[in-house]
Amino acid sequence: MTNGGYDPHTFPPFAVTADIVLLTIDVSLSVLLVKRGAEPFAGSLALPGGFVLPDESVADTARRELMEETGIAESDLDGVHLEQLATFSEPDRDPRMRVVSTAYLALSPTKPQPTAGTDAAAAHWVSVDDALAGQLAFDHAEILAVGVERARAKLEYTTLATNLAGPEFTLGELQHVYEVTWGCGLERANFRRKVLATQGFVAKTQDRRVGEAGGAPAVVYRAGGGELLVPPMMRPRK
Amino acid sequence: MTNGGYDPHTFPPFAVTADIVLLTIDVSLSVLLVKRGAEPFAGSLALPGGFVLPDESVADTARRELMEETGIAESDLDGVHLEQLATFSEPDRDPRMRVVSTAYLALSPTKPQPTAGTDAAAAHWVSVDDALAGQLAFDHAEILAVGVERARAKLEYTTLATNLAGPEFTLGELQHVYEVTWGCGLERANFRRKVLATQGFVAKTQDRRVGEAGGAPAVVYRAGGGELLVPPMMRPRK
DNA sequence: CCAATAGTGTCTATCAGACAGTATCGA
DNA sequence: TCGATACTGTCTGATAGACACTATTGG
Repeated sequence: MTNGGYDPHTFPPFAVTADIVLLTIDVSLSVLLVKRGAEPFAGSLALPGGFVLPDESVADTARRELMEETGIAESDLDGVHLEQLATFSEPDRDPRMRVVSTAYLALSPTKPQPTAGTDAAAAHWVSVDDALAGQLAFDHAEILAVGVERARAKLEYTTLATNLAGPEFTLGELQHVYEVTWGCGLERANFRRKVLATQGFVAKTQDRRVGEAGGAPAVVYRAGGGELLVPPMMRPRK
Repeated sequence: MTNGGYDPHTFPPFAVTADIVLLTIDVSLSVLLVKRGAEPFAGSLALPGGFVLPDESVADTARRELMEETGIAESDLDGVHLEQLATFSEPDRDPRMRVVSTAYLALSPTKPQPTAGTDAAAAHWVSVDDALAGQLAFDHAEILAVGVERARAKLEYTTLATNLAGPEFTLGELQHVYEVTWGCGLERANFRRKVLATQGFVAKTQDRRVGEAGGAPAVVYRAGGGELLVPPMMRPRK
């Protein structure tokens, strides 16, 4: 690189945006999408996102868009995991101009309902399978695929599932997070053994809870403070 | 996000760069750094990198800079692993103007000598420990730390070490890659068993080779084509 | 011979997969 | 009572850690 490039008038102009893959657990793994109003891709579904402002880091933008487009209150934001995914920069990814987008992965234990009267009015929850099968705007299908794979991988070697299960959860609910995210069933007894044997994964509370479909009351747990799972929770192969 | 932001004259202007963490194995884990000639941080060491050109993706820029600043020939580039690390975007990370940098991790089996007469003339190999202890320009110490941790983590669950060991290597050399990257010793017999038992990790060749310090001739291996290591190679904890 | 490296074999503790069996709830 | 879920226990095969042993080179 030659240093002449540093003259503010000679570097090529870029717009920088943050796009958000916000996932939550439902009957299936679901993602928040917004319906686009303007061309290009008017009427298509897209990931929520927006421009990085002059005094923001991209992470700041991601947090701001998460609030603006989902109606998540700032006070609820600490329950939402947010991490950088990857940056997408193909020159033709936006037909209008040069836009570089840094994607963020957000994991919410609840399914915040988009509030009317805000940007979030155009937001809808869609199952990840449907979203990937349909036609997302720009390269958002690729971004979503990267986000989903990141989430699946991170359940293996981190305690992140506790974020998706909510502040309080039973072991059955925690297992449900794994099964929905990975799309496969797990052996109950072995899952329990692994979770309880791993230091810092979950912490018992005094409460018990009865599920919707009856059954014996289950002990309620909280996140145990730990971050890593060593050795990892093995995802069934094949 | 409001769509008025798409007017090319209203979005804030950003410069986008690619910075490269090029690592190789020596007596210790080493990184390629360049001495800066211009302010700010004139005379300081920095990661090689440069601006993204109008018709390039950031990955294109990373490949180009890798050639320009290290003298790696385009034909040797396929032996070099290159992957995106993360994007750094704090508003004040460059005192002159707003610069967003996407960092890339590159792993080279050899230690290409910077060639005179090119940008690479200012390039030097520095041990990672020394680089992190010293004062790198901008936020490059943070970027380097992220790159090193990524490399260490990826040796656990991918076959990436074969890239750092070179096109052909003995099991002793492959173990050396792990030990230098992780900064700890490994049991020889267990390491061999793990590597040889993992499908697609390494492939035997007909050659044998005698090391510098004597000893019995060792079988020479090549990369085995596989990418993932399941279950992973466990890094000793504590 | 010695130092150094390559390669093999084995014992043991740990852990994941599989599955049986008991306990406790709502209907 | 039945269906459903919570929880416990146990057997087995796979694997990692630790370590002993032999083999082959250069000096």
